[in-house]
Amino acid sequence: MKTKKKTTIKDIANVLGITPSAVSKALNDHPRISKETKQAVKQIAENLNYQPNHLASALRKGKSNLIGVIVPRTNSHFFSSVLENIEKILNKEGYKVIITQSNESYRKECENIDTLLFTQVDGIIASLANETINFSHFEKIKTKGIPLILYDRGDNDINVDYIGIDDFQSSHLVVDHLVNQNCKRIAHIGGFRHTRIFKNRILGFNDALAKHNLSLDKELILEGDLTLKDGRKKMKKLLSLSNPPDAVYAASDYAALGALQVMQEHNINVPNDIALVGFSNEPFTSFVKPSITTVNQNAGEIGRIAAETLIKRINQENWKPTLTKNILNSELIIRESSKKV
Amino acid sequence: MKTKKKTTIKDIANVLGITPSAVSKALNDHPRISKETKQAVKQIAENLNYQPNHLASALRKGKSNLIGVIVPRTNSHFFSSVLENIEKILNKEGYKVIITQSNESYRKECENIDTLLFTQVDGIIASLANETINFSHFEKIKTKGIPLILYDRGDNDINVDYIGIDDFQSSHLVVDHLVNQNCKRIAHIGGFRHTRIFKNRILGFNDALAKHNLSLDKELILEGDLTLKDGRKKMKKLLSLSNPPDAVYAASDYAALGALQVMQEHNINVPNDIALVGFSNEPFTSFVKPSITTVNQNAGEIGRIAAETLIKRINQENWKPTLTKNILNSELIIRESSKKV
DNA sequence: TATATTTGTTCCAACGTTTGAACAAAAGTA
DNA sequence: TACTTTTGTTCAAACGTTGGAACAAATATA
Repeated sequence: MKTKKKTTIKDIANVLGITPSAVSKALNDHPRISKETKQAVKQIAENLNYQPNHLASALRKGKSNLIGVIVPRTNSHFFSSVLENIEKILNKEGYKVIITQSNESYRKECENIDTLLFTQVDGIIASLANETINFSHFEKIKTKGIPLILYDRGDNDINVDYIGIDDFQSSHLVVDHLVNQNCKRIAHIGGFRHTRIFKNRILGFNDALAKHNLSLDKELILEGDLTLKDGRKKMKKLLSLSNPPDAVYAASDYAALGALQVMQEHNINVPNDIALVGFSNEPFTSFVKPSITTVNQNAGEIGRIAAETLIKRINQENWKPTLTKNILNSELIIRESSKKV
Repeated sequence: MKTKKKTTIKDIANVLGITPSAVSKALNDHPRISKETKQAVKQIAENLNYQPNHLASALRKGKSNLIGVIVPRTNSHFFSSVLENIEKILNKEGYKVIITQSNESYRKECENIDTLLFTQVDGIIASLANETINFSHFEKIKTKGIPLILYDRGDNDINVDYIGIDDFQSSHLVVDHLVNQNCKRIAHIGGFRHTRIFKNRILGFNDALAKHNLSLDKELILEGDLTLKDGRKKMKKLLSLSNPPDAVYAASDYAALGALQVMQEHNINVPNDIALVGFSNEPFTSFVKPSITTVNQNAGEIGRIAAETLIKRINQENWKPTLTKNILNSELIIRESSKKV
């Protein structure tokens, strides 16, 4: 039975009759080590299948070259795309990315932070779980001096860099389009107001209505968790009103889908009777019938900027985290569900 | 400006006037340390916001308590569910889980392995990328003596524990059901044969046809990458046949959806003209019209067993990896797309 | 009272790597 | 020849934690 003993720098040193520190320097291309030694060391390292012990070097250097990402759910197209771009940029800079998911749970989010701090990551990029309304767990990261970047779901109170789209403005895009389609009574199936992005979508919605001189009817604005089920429930409520809406703007594609199902069950023509708009550009919005108009959040850019900002902060000596917002434009993707004929 | 210096075991020792090793033992509930000391140490640790340096303890103990998971794509409901269960079990056992995704790319998969080995994980749970047909990168894990478990997408040649469903048998479930619905000419939109699971679905399909005395028509079996686009392409091909099928069994839900779109564009009644079955029970299969019959893979069980097997292997001294398959039953979820009226 | 046992702690080396200081030898300069 | 500089290496300490050996004090047993 072969031994499982991993080869270390010391083994290489022994083979060549030099010291471990010479080997270390050779492997790290130290200028003072001769070409011959470097070559020999690399050769032996190769032969012995040497893999540096990251734990040891990270301990010594006080830097792990690991970046942690906290994602609410990985089964969302938006978050996977952000992730993909974060990885692309960070890998290029020599960082490895480890992902943890909160599953929208506050408790899980706290654990995620512990895992990442425990792993001694050099930086963290996170998006808040839906459940999260208290932010003290993020303070742990900040007091440790580890750079923290928030994306999509952030909060001013955390006072760090934030990258996301302009939710307020996005609601304007949606309302402008619906008004353009001759809709006069627009309802909003929104998220909980305690989440900053959903609050902004609601505020933007109200503002846009005012801009178009449409009256603001309280019973047309509903808050929920924006799941498919929630979308169904809210749509039923809207249909039961004495004066139902002629358009529905849902703050998530899943909620929009739920609403669509209910309308179809009631033989309501979408978009001619009621127009529908969702949010996030989940892939299914393009392949349901009718296809759903939605807001695209530019996931690629968000990921790229989050990663680049993090690298900047890591290299910035004595950076004191402050609220720095980086707001990107979103884009309305117009599909069948809102194009009246 | 406050200093960023992290508190160590030494700081606690200094405060209390005892040695670092006493502190270490107190924190680890060593039986020889007095109750008073333990309490005092924990109190000070709390006050100083002490977080153990995982790097140091992992280095010393030769165990990181970290488990790496490689997932082909996180934006699939099946993989997210597996992941969720892996995390649940492993967290309970005191392990932290870090996720890396291969995005179905062979190159990325190699990098993922490097990242995980670099992080000194105690074990790896992986599912192969679609692209992967050569497995030498997994040997690195094995020669290091790190336990490796494969799930869903595995290969006999890697010779480790494998957990997945019985793909051969699943095809029988599908065909039995379709035959039961009076289908006589069943087509299969399959995955590439080099991937074990897709090969087995094809073999099972053939075997089931034979069982029902249905002739095996080569032009009704197609191989592809099973994306929505691929499903569309393959369906068009099937419709162009002189004798088109009366049922389509797609080895992925996305391909099934593509096929459904094409059929609807051709005004074909699903299921009465052509019945349709997918694979994986992606959420959208339940909410498209008609809803799609599909095979549920029991993601929860797969995750649970993968995690439990890994823990077993980690604790097994001198375990020599061998091919050990754990095959679970799948379940056919019958929906509108295959229920003839 | 003498001896054995238990209890609570300190001591020290180790995990594998890195890094600045130290040093000897070789090469360059006066 | 004497001195400085350069080159290539070794030395030693450090990163933070752990755990066995050693040890002294307290307690139990004869």
